[in-house]
Amino acid sequence: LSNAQPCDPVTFEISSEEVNGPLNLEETVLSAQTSEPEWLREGHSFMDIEELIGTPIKYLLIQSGTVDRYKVTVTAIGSMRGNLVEKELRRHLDLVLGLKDDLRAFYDGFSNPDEPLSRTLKPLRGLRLMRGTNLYESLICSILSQNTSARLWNRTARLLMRHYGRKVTFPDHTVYHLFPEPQTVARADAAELRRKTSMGYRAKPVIEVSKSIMSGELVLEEIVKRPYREAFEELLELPGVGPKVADCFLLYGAGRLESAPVDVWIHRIVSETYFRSRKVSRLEAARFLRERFGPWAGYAQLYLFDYARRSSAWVHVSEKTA
DNA sequence: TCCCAGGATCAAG
DNA sequence: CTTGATCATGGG
Repeated sequence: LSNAQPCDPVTFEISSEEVNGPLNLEETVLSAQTSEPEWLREGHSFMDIEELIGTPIKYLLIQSGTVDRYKVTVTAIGSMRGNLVEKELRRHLDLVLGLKDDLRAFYDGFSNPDEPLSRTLKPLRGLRLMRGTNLYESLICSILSQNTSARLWNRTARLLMRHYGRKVTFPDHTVYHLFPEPQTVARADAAELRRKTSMGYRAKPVIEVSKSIMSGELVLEEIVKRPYREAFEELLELPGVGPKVADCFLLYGAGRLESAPVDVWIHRIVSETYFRSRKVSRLEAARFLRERFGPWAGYAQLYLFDYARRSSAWVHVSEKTA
């Protein structure tokens, strides 16, 4: 029918009519709230690599229009038939960008002015919660994120990929590294792993978790099938996994929207905003978010966190709503 | 030099 | 069931 080769770039569009509500791609990607390494910028687009049915695909996204009427142009390259790439990539993007999430229901549910969260809804309209697609990768990255900055754990994750992940070369001759397999990390030398990735004391739990996955003792796919509380408790048994990392994995890695990771920022925001600056424990803050926002706890956390960090206006807001 | 960053862990109180 | 010290590492 055509002379198109499997290696030729494939381009298609996702329009707002196919998505469940508004989308702000830039805000979503730059929120950096993920359990997998943040997407890279390439020109005005965002770029990521993903293995789709076993084949590495490199894709670029750019949004045009408004957060309500828009189209997202997707360009993909990799060794896969064009129509198959499109089909797989659409499915993939639906998941990782949360395009099925009913944002309008979320907004309607918490737009009451008495609800402090309501103030974040308009400025962050279209912000969606990104999901990972690889449970192992999500767990390792969540462990890496403990007691460090988002920027640093992303750097560490990229180094882990570069030194331990499979190297892939795309038809456009660009070279990237995938996230490593559990076997590779399990066999790594701890000292060398630390030296090459700067992951510090996190190397030990990273290797231990990788080993128990390799041995079959730990099956993440089974854990995420359980009810929230059960899955949470089981994750706490893993080395390097505490309440925050467990929630991070469940929310961003497994897409469990009822979980709400409480880091230093959310801890601060929840205490100031919902407890009149009374210092509450982290567990108390997490429980509060789950009880108040129910199935939208993860989204509430996302909006509070992003608004506070990126607008740097939260002090003002919390004073007005205190 | 000290403090902090998407905390976890262990020993004490 | 809470609190405090310790754990690597790089940035401010």
